Amino acid sequence: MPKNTFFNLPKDKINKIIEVSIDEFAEYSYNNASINRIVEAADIAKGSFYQYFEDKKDLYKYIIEEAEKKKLSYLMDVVDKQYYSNYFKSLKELYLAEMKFAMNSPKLSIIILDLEKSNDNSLKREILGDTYNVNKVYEELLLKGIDNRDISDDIDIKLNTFLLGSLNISILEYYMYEVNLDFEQATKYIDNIVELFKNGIKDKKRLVRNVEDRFY
Amino acid sequence: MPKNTFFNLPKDKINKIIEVSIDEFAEYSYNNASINRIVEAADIAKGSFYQYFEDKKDLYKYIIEEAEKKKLSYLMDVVDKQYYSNYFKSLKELYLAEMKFAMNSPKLSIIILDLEKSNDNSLKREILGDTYNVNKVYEELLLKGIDNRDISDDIDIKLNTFLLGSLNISILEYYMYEVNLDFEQATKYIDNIVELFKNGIKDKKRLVRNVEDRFY
Amino acid sequence: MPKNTFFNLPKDKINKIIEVSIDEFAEYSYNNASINRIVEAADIAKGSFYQYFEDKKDLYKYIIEEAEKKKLSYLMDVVDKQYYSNYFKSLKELYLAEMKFAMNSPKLSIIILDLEKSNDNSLKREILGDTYNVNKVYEELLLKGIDNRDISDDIDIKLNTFLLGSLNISILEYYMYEVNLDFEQATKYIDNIVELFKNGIKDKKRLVRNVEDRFY
Amino acid sequence: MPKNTFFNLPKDKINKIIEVSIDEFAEYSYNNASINRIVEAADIAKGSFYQYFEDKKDLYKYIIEEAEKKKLSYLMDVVDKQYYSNYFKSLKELYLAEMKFAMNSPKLSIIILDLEKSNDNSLKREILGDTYNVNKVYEELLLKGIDNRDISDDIDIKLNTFLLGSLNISILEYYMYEVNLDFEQATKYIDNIVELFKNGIKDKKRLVRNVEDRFY
DNA sequence: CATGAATGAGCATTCATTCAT
DNA sequence: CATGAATGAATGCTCATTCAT
Repeated sequence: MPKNTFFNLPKDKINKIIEVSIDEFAEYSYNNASINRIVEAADIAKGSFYQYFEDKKDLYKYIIEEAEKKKLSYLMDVVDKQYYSNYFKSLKELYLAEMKFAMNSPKLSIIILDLEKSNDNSLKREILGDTYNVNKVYEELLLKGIDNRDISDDIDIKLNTFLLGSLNISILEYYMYEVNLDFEQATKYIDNIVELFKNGIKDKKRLVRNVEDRFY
Repeated sequence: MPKNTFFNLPKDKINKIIEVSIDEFAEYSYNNASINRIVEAADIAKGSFYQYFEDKKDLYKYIIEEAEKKKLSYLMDVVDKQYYSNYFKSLKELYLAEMKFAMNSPKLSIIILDLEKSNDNSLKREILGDTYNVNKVYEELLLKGIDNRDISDDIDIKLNTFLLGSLNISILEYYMYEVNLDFEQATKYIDNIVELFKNGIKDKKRLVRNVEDRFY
Repeated sequence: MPKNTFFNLPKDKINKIIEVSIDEFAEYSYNNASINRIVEAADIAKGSFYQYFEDKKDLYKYIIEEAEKKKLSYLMDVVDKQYYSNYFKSLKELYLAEMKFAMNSPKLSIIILDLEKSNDNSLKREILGDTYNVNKVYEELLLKGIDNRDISDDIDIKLNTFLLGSLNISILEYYMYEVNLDFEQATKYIDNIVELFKNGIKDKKRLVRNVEDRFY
Repeated sequence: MPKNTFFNLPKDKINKIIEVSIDEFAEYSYNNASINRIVEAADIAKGSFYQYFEDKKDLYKYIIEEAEKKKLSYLMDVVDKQYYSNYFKSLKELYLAEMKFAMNSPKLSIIILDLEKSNDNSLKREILGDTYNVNKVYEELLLKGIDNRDISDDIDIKLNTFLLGSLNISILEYYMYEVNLDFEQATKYIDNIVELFKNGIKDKKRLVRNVEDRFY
């Protein structure tokens, strides 16, 4: 947690520091982010930084937490406001919420993605251990889906939660880096993915053609 | 490309340099890999390094290319040797081939994954732009599957290629970091994923319960 | 000297500052003691510190002086209360008094030892120049011992005073760092040392063996 | 150990670095010595320093080892060349040898003293653990003295070894800091101390005056 | 073609002290 | 008189790259 000295700063200064830090962590990852660049861009003395924050990790943790809070608020809007009727409908809405978050706060989204993709597991555990894990939301939804018999009960829950999370990340990355989707395209996009999850991509119109196919 | 001086070296030396570099890039990522450590471990002079390679990136590129070649050889074994009978069967075999690669060359696998997950897009473009992209294999298979009517022809090809690649990465990561699968478990694992791709996870045993569900 | 603002503080605060400073100077030496840590532990504002004390050295001086006063009080107890009968008896009692001080106020003892062992002579002169020197006690005793003909009058007074002080320090260090003496053992210890001072370690039982020995 | 890069340097450069380092460690202690100052004074690049030495401690260790070697050579001259006839004679010569060392290499002498007086026991163990301990020489001599019946056999060996070492340090310090002795004075000085060790300072001319004195 | 010394900017972090409020 | 933000030089150490021999 940042020290009180940080929170006691004038709002302008607080915001500038946060903004600059977000820029830095979004452009570089945790390891390669530079306190030197941050203090220079934020126009504060090097010593001041360490009066606001314990160390680099302290700042990073704070940024991650704020980002996760914001992201979670997008998801909770969906979870809270909605009457659950069907797993796939909810899933679609969650994905859309995430995409909205990524559209509105692309840098925060990148920072979170960065950490999630990181190989530094001790860092991940230290940072993400604290925050309420977003993955929980997906797991809970999956369980509800099974309860409701929307989803086949012979699936591997752990595996599917992992896949949902992975796809989630993939979707966001696809969105953020590879194409410049507008919201409409993104929606279509998500429809496709949820449809994949629901029914697969097997051509159901055609008949089984040969014996071998029965096994696949 | 490494300079000729590199390729003219005795094979022992070449191999040692490659081996040491693989170790370094697998343990640290591109940014944090240290030429200092590499030359020390490879027991070559600092100056020699820069007579073999243009710079750090040159070496990295070379390692990545060799890794991709090796990985591709695993995939091409499947593609070439096999009589195509069914998309999902082939997909499963590709995934298995990748997993074999990861089992036999875990460090190369990690290095490739690392780059694929990287946010440094200019780096990615520079490095991966050159190599024959592994993703092509998946795209070609997908097209064959549609031709063969194994797969519904109304899917978004680009999107699904991307998803296949993403899941591919996820699977490998799950395999490499999160659990200690043996080959048998891995196979079951892949079965699950391909089944997901094929039929989705919707509970097909139950009847439609309410009107709304018809839309999802 | 601390400023008046310091002495006007409520006693609780004064004591806390002193206590915290003693902890700091005992754990780190003067150079490595940190005002940052002190103000944090003492729960006072950084600025306040500099309203109580001129600077770091001012605080240090104060702590040293208080420590020396306390140590001196242990010695003066011996000197005052006691009827002088014999040099070696008094010496032993002084050493014991010092050890009592070290037992009761180990941190103060360490701080004093630290300064005495320091190489920063300008610091030593600046700090110890002011205080009434504990060594004086030993010197006065030595003179009394010569007057009383307990001690041979052909010894070098300055040298022996210095040696007494050095041994004094050594004893305390041996006591504080190297072994965990209880008081009884410490007493035996001191007996040995005083005996050394009194009669030396020459084997008096044996006869002179050869001519050369006469000269040593 | 310094790296080969260091020993391969031209002698001039090696000597300058050593000289500068000795100056630094003699003026400041290990903790407060500054690599920045050293590289500046030695006129080498910061990066070069770390190509010569592993780190600050590596340099320090090297300096200490060289200093101990030199000091030991003074002592071994005495031990080797001399026919042992009497403990106190040998002791005197050892003290004189140390003083010669201190006169010829005052800075090295200070550096060694500094470490010996340090409270950082883990540092001491790490650094001094390697070198042949000079104290051994004193202990061996003491044992020889007892064997030879020069010294009373009822003394506490461990304690006396410690005292000999302490006095040794004290003498050197006295010599180095407090007065400017010439060699002649120093010799007299040592005579006094050895005499103290031999016979103590009790006035042997006078008769026991009272009962109490019998016990002291 | 091999060598390895030289370089200086860069890193995160700590420090004692000042000063406006 | 209390406060605590501001300061910038200092710390030990690592880095990729250059270049003279």
